[in-house]
Amino acid sequence: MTETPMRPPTILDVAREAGVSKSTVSRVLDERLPPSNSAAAQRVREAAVRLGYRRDRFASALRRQQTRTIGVLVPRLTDTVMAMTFEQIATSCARRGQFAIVATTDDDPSAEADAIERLLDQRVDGLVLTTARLGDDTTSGLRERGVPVVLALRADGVTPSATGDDELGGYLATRHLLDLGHRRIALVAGPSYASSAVGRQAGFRRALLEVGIDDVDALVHESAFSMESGEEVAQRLLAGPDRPTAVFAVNDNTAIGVLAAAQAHGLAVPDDLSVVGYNDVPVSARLPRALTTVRVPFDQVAAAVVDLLEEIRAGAPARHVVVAPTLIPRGTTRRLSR
Amino acid sequence: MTETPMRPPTILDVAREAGVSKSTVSRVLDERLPPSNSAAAQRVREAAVRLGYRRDRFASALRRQQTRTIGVLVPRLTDTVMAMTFEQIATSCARRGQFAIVATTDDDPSAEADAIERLLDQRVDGLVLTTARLGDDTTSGLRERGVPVVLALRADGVTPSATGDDELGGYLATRHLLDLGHRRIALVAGPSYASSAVGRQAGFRRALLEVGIDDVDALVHESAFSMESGEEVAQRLLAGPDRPTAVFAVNDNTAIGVLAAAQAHGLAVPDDLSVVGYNDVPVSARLPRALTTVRVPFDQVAAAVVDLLEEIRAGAPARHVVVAPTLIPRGTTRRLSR
DNA sequence: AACGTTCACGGGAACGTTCCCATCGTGTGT
DNA sequence: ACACACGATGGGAACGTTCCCGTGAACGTT
Repeated sequence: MTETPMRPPTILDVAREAGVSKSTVSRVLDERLPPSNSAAAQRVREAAVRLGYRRDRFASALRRQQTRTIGVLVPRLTDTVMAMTFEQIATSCARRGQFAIVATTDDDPSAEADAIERLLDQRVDGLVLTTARLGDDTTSGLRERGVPVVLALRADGVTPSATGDDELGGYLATRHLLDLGHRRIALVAGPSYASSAVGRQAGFRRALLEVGIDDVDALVHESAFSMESGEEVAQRLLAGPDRPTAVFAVNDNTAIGVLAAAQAHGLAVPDDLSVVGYNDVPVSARLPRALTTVRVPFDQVAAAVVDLLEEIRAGAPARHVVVAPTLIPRGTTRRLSR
Repeated sequence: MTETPMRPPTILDVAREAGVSKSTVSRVLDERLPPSNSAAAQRVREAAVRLGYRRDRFASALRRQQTRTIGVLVPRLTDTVMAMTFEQIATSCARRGQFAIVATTDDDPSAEADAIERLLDQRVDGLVLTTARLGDDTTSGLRERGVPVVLALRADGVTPSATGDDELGGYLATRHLLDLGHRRIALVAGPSYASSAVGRQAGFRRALLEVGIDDVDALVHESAFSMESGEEVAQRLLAGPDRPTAVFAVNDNTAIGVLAAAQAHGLAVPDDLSVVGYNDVPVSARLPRALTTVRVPFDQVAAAVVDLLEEIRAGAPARHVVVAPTLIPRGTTRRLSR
């Protein structure tokens, strides 16, 4: 009946219960030390579970000067790619006894600066950025402040990073369309500040060059990463002369925008137009016409990111992890009928 | 050149700089006290900004026994509704000087228990659950442990909660279809353990009763919340005799599944079948045929949730906040042609 | 002028953990 | 049997903050 708030047990309670000193408890329960099997250690472990002891991570962080928490910066979580990436990072962290927290930037530089400060206020052990822009100095500023930083999904060539092989993915997507007989293939290219978009474009160009198409510039159309942008670019694209028979979009979002534009132009997909996306977000498989796309193993990216952060905190040199994507052929691509 | 790690300034540095004691600095910088304008307070504030002082929230939490952090539990962040809700909660928290952390359950009870423990390990001041199931005892267990809990998007009638008015939303959606002349309207109802689904069904039934349709049971088809489930249910629904001319789906995901099934049956939307979803997730407006749906003001839900948590921590009685949704008519509904 | 009240301030203990260091017991080699 | 090393253990300081409490100054009241 009495609402006893009853404080959670501390290390001292465990020490008393096990008949040892708090120092011994601390040592036995220190996950970084090799586990001891002495009689005292056994008793400590038993006492800890018996009392339901959990270490107070605030006291621990205060003393250790590390929080076992990493901060993840994403433009927005409503972007499924970002949600998947963060979920996987959180899972990787959990496996290693760490914790991941997230903040959003909404693609706004000042909101990004705010978000970074909020994460640093949480005294994170390191930062994962998915928002890196080529030619941006955010990461160098953080490095100067001594904050361990790793990039995910995008790279800048300097900061340690874990990315998909965008060049390969772009190549695979384009090759797929070429193999189906397409030759007039447009690229909805994404923004030039993102290394991912740049990489996919490089793969696109390599594939076209392989079949002897070298006048590629006219096929490349810069865009943002959003559905809106994909639709808008495709509107122009499909209206022009020499309408392409296939489109490779920088990601599934823009691909969905392209599909909307095709619909608006009365073009049937894939009969009149083939479309390939990128990332294989869950909705892509469930569209009225399932989207052909490129799958990126986000779990591997996430695992690498957490590893890298630990590495550089240990003083290791920058390393760039690149994981291979796979083409997932589905309903929006078809052999060119002539 | 020398990589000076240089510890961040502490309250003692500020005290020295301002020529006062650490106690005074602590008091001046305590955001809960009425701000003082004494000369000493001025000097402290200046010194704090001059040194770039930021309070160490771990030391602070250790002493105060509260972290100004709340934990949010969601099934998955790749569900855009959950991503939106969490983003809004995080924003509300930031406005109040708090911080929101998230963990996912993947709809698995044991993963849910894990996730709750992980959040509690972070010593959160309270928990927001979006995963409440009718007849589940997770919340009562937490209450007994003295953990402040608030429900978001779903209610259980007991725990404080902030939800959309699902009954009203269900009514609006159904009313819209009725006004367009539809009478054979199927409901892809969602799962019976979720109060949101139950509420929307209640609104559905009220609207139908208003026009004298009282044999409603045959129109109601239980489902999950996923696209897969929507497609599967609609497959059966559209194959049967007395095919409905309209479908109200419990959320946008299932509505997208319904669209896929309609496509598979060769039914044109909205010419042969009208479809209404729920939540207005971003993709809905961008589908080849933009989805008619019901918009929920997630920002208000999020703000209420943070308020409620503060209230009940202050000992206030449980309160249930309900915010009104709006119908967004778009391209997937049309007057019934006869 | 003496008194009580209010207020700003500072000293120091406390929050729960980690870690340095000293101590002690055990085993090893000679 | 003795010196020595080594591993396990405990005492206590430290991490940076908050908060209790004591002190003294300023002010108003009689």
